Amino acid sequence: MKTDDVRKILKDYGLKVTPQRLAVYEALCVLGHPYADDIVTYVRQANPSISVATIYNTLEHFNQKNLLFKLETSHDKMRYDCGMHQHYHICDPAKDKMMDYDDPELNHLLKTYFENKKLEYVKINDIRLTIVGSLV
Amino acid sequence: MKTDDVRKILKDYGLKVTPQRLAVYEALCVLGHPYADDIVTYVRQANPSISVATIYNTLEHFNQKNLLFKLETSHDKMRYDCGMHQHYHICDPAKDKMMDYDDPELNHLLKTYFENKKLEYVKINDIRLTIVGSLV
DNA sequence: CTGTATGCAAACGGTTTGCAAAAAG
DNA sequence: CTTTTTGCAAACCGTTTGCATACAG
Repeated sequence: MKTDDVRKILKDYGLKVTPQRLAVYEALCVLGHPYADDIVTYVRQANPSISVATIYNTLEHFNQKNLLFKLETSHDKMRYDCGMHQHYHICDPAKDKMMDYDDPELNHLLKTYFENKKLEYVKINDIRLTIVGSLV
Repeated sequence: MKTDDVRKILKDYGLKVTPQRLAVYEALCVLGHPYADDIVTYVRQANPSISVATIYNTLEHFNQKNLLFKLETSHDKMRYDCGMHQHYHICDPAKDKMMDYDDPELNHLLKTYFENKKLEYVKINDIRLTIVGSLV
């Protein structure tokens, strides 16, 4: 992904463009579902002076503008995910690995299932599904 | 739930019975999907001297013996859930509420869906699904 | 120019740990 | 008796905050 493309994305989401933000966004794309400190490590290869605070700050901004999701994990560190289309996750707790799981058929299945179900006490915004298991 | 029942449950799961563990277990049943500090508060009504360390300790033991789940949240506090049958969750981030969602039909649907899917790169242990939305 | 973003270091808050004393089996 | 559990306080560690400086637009 070219820098100018990222520039455009940030602008489109109403964010000022800074070298730090470009770097964080690139890190998100390259790393997949990184923890904050993975991002710190990655970003500091190119820009050693970038501060932890700025990175959290940036992630928070991205999150608020819906440029990324925060992903819960079973321990107390967040993962950050910049793939914004509807998708699911596969996670392997033993390996501490997380990957995307795209499945349009499942999207459709769940959507229609819950439409028919007509749960009256909740207005559904999102269906999150995670396959927990062991990666080969 | 009577104390003797809880006693038996703890024993069945290979845990020594202590007043603290009885109290934590009761708190889990009463409170639903509490945060650790909800449990602390609840448990200290009856036993003010119980320590935070013991509670985390106990929860960790329960978790390791599969007497409860840790539930991820979108911020950095864990919820604890002692309902061990297959079930899902509905959560309302705005209200910071979480509730169980039982749906045997969905169990079956997902089970057969993924059996037919035959994902070759992962051995599935569990399917977690959370409905995110607004409770009425 | 103006307002937002950055970097630093210190604070925060939930969770964990080390250790001596107490209790379970 | 032996081994596990408890309580305390301090440590831990990911994340947040306050503030002065730097930068984007």
